[in-house]
Amino acid sequence: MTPSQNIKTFLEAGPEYLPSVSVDCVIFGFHQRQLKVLLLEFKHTKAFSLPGGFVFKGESTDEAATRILWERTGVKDIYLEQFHTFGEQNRGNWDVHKATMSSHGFDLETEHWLLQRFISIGYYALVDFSKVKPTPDIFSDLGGWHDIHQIPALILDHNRIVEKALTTLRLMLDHKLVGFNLLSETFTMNELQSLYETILDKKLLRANFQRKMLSMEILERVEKKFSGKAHKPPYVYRIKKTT
Amino acid sequence: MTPSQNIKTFLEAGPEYLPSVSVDCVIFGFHQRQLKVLLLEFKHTKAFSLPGGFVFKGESTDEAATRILWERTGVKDIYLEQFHTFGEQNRGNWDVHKATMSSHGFDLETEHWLLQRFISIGYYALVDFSKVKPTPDIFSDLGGWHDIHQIPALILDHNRIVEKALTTLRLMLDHKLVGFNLLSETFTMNELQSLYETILDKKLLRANFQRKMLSMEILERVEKKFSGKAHKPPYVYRIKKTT
DNA sequence: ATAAGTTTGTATCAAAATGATGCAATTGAC
DNA sequence: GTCAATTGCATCATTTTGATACAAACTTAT
Repeated sequence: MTPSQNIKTFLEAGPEYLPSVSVDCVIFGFHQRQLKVLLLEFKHTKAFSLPGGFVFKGESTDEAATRILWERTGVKDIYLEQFHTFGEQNRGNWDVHKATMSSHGFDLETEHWLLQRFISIGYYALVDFSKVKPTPDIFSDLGGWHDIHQIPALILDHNRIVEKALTTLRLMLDHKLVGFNLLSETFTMNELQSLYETILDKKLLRANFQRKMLSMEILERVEKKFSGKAHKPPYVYRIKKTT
Repeated sequence: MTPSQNIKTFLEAGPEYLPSVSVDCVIFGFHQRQLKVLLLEFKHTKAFSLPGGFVFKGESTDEAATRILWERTGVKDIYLEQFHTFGEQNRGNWDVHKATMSSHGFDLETEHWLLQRFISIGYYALVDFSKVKPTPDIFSDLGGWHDIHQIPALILDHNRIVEKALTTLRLMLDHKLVGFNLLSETFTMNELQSLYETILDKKLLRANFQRKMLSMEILERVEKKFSGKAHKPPYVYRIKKTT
């Protein structure tokens, strides 16, 4: 299908979606000691947005979020959690969508379903950076990772959504073992610590961090890693399977 | 207006609501050392439900929750917080609403807006038990408090919603000073402790609880209360105004 | 009036968790 | 081998939390 046909199909799918309800995903990744968020970019308007979508009448909102995540990243079986629903009356304007559609030759009337008021259910996802292939959607032309400290201006209230997702992630990190989802299957204590430091945005004492993590007895040593570096090689860990 | 006229007006208001979106409130109160939840009862079907409602196109979901809370309890300026959105595809059946409407002489066709799929945004409220006058709504005939340990079977997925609200409340209590909203303006340390014990469902050591609360430096002693009881009278406290 | 029975406010000590520092062990570069 | 770097862990100090004890303040019974 050509892009325009894709868009036509999408626009005609309006009636298959649950009205008024949308889903936006804040997809976190961790790479080179930076916490990243996956954003989509609209070529024509140079605007950025969170990957999002609508809920089919025949699926739950959780299923919709999972689907959208899969469409955008190509991964399934991912840590995904709802964190807040954004229901302001005026969450921002839809000019960007209008312009994007227009650039493809579709001029939407004001009453078009796509331009109505939507509430947005926010989900955050924690993914293994290395496993993700960012994929643009119908609206956007580019998908890419952005350092959490350098998020550009986003459409609608998406900046606020990212903020709230980050706050929630920080809270979660304290009393749920959630961070591991951002690392690959095996990792060193150093990698785990720098993940925590990045998310919490503060330095931690190495010895004490190690003591705390090991005392939880959820880590399993895999092997010594011969890093090729000029120092003692670190142990490599993996999460214990809770069978 | 007669009840039937009320219902007619309500049914005709369908187009003024945001489609697919509803709000349900878990209203917590504290009385006689019990944590209570406000439930509505349907006379004809003897079913119970959470107080809930729909979102006007011209209001935010937060405003809708505040309004519903006010309609049901007669109180404003209340601690109210969104905790989860329930978006299962089939959250349960609407037989109770159908039967209720039918008993008032309104037989709804399957396509009626009231019988469509709704997602529900859950809010929990913490109210001063003594200030609330439970008020039934269009569907229900009775509003009343129920001990959290004796919640009857509720319509749709409302039992799950209550569960989730309680879980969230317990989490919140640990790292946000939220419990005070359930007490009257002044209270004794004993009352505060039994509130915590009830919500967390475990005994706390009196001396340590007192030490912890006082160390936060958010309580202000008001006066000695001459309780008339045969023992040393307790201090009465109030939350410090953070001016 | 005094003694008895309660509950409150707080002190005190023990135990556990956390913060801070030091040091031996292991590796590659030279 | 020596050096620099980093890891793993021990050890000590400090803080927080858990548990117990006891004097103070009040009413009721005698």
